[in-house]
Amino acid sequence: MTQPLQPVPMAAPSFSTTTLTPVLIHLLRGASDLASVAATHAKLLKAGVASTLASSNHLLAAYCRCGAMSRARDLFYGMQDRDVISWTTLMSGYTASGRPREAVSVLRAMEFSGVQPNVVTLSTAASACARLADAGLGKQVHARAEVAGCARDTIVSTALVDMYGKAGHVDDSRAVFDGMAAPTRNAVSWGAMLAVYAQNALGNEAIQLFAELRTSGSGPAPNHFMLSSVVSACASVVRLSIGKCVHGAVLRLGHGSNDTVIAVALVDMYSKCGCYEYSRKVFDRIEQPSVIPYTSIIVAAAKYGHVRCALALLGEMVDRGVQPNDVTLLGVMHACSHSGLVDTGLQFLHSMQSKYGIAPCPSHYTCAVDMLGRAGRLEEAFGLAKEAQVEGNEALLLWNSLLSACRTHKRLDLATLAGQRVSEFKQDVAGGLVLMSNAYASAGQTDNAAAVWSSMRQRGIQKDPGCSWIEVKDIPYVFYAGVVSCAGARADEVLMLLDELEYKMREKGYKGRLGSARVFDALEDDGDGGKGVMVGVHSEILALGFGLLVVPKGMTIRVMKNLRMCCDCHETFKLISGIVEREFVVRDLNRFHHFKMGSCSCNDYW
DNA sequence: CTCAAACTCA
Repeated sequence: MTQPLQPVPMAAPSFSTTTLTPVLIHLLRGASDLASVAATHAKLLKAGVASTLASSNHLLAAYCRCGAMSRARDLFYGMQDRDVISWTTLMSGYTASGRPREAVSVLRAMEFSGVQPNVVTLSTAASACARLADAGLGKQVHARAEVAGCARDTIVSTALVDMYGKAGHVDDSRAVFDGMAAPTRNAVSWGAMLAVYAQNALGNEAIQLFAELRTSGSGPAPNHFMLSSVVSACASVVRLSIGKCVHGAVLRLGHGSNDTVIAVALVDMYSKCGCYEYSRKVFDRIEQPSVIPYTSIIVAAAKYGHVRCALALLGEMVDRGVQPNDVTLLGVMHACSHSGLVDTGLQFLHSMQSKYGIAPCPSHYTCAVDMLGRAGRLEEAFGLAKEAQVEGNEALLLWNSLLSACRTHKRLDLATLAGQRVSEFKQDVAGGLVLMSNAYASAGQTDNAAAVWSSMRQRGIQKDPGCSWIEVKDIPYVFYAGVVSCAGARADEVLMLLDELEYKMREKGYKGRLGSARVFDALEDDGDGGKGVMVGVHSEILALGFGLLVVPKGMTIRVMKNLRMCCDCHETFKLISGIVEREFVVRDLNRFHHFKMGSCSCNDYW
């Protein structure tokens, strides 16, 4: 056996007190690995030179850069003097290695030792609180910044904006942002504020703020951070027309190619807005897609029921040497689930560990249980649900989907069991109870169904009202079940059109009613409707009627809904698409339906 | 030539 070639050892630098710092910096500069930092450290000790505060700080920073926090800590506590840079370096090291709790302790110890924080200390501290999502601690840092007179500093303010946002205190973020003088706000500050809105599901506020920046004339040019936040804001509030405008801005500003982050945001935006084709076009322009672009397009394909496509994309990425992660596989499983490929989906669950080295998470089990449940394989679903170690919010989701499956497949025996598990959760009682009463109603036990319903009313439990919306020329119109007034002056026309359509549908054998109130229908739908006893026309039908009036012929009508579509409405949309010869896309709670010539892309499985 | 802020996938 031959020894591998050893690099020629470099001559050990000779240390002297006068040249110490330049030599040290030279050695530490490129050193991001612990071994070389430790070697330099050892040489220093061996040379026996007296370390200065600055040299120790350099060494400390080097240990922090390679994440060797215990070494950094030992060095720090062995130092004779510590200045604000020493303290801040240690804090920043802890924050960067994902230990914000320790960073905050360092801040406390620093205060105790009487060293005054500077702007760098305070921005680091704010960022530690951001990671902790702790607005209480963050507010203390904010107060210290005020006392130190640096709360208006650009970087400190920006870190505070981010911190409040991560803790969910959006108004405080905005207050800090507004407190900054206009010239102090740079591109990062704007980006941080936009991201706060985008991350807190306040897409419209993000869009509004971006518009303010664009119309103000002053202020920084939009960069890729701002643009990706605004695109994802458009996605979260499903504003296709504005999303397209921002896409235009992205292209004009030269971020169209070679910016994968924006491209991924666009893929996601188009898929959430009902335009899978556009998602695909944006994806196809990404060179050498990594796991994240692949995941986003697989998730998009899954939402539209394009299971073959999702599987092909998975194969393609593996062939190209791109490793799928847990989210990718969840996306693939969702695709199987939405198309009823239950056994393929289960294979992924059982082989992901051995084939891809990824351990199944609660979300994978939840998806599999949901998949089995909707296919009517309820015993298997229950078995898997009990076997999976799922807790908290995921467990609620899991048992809720089982409950819903029991109702669909009229398995009252199991429904009671699942209903019990759901009721163990304090939150979202309403959803579970609605499902429970629906299960009774499906099994023909209207008395029990009504009992659950009336107990809900007595206890004052309200559920989310079902609503649907449609965007026309930039403006979203929101419809609630039985309430046509959103159509404004055209409300009567909508009702007339629906009557006419109902007549034509009857000629094709439709037996139901579109418009008039139906008693106890609320027990059979997915929770649409207000009072529980009198339910009028469902919200998506109203949105469709309005869309047929105002969206130019030839254009796809896109309706968004906050709950799952019911079977009745699904049939209705299919029939109407054939009658009026137009295409509709409906975004459900968890997927898209593309109606065309009397049928739906989901093949009636969802 | 040591310490600081913003982004994408279910």
